[in-house]
Amino acid sequence: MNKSEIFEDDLQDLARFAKVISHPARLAILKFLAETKTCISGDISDYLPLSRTTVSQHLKELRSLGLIHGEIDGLKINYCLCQTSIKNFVQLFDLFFEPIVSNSMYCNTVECIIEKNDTEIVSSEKID
Amino acid sequence: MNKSEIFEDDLQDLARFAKVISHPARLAILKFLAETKTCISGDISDYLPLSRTTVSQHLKELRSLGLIHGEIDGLKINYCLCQTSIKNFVQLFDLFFEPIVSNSMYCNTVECIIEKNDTEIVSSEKID
DNA sequence: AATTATTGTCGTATGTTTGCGTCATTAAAC
DNA sequence: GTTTAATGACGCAAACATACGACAATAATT
Repeated sequence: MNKSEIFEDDLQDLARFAKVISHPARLAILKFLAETKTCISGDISDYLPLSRTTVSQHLKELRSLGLIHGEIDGLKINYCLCQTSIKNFVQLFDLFFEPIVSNSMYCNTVECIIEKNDTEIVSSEKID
Repeated sequence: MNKSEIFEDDLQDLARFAKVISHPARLAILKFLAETKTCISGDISDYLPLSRTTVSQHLKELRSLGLIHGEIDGLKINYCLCQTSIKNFVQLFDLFFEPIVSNSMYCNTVECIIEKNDTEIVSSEKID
């Protein structure tokens, strides 16, 4: 049923990255790791209102993409951001959206014309 | 069961954006719209190997975040990118990742040291 | 008026994600 | 050696995502 594989590799990679960062808890973990530089999983579950088990799973997903990694230090595991990997994915994101946001062409829908002229919305022909 | 609401608004917004772009089909639709400027949903389902129904649903999700919008033109609906909205979300993304990728500090894990020195991986202490 | 074309909605089946409690493993402390 | 602490793996239940066929609504064409 899953047709994800049939799309271009770049789209798949970006989609995978987006999926991993598509949960506020995982974003919060990345942010926390950016501040603390390194910490153990217990620090994260103390900081976030989530159980140890749940945090452990979120860490697993971040690890599976290579966004973070952990080094065993006795009983503890010190986690930290993998800057290289994050930079690569951010670049993938930028490469995808750069041509989209830098495109000065607008289509002819009422909303686009409104945005272009920065005036108020008056149309009732809008979908959603 | 869903604890997403308890996180900061910025994290929730970015997570919502990431979720919408976390499917290769939706990225492909954005890319296609960027190229065609405007098109109808049938053009997209002809272009992508997905049924009309599935494309219609993906369009609905893109619309629900405001990434695209459609204007009714008789029987047809012309879809186009909403540049303003996309730019806002891209900015949210950049604001989140800028402090992370520009951070020159590295933690003490073997991987980080390796990355810093750009040499080969030798450790067996790695997790995943 | 009947037909054709374009689209969204509904229902449904299957698969994935989220969140957590319980358990097993392993290292450290006593 | 026994206990304590930190963690991942397993299993489960509820919710959500994916994909599509069938149907309904509506505008255009004949």
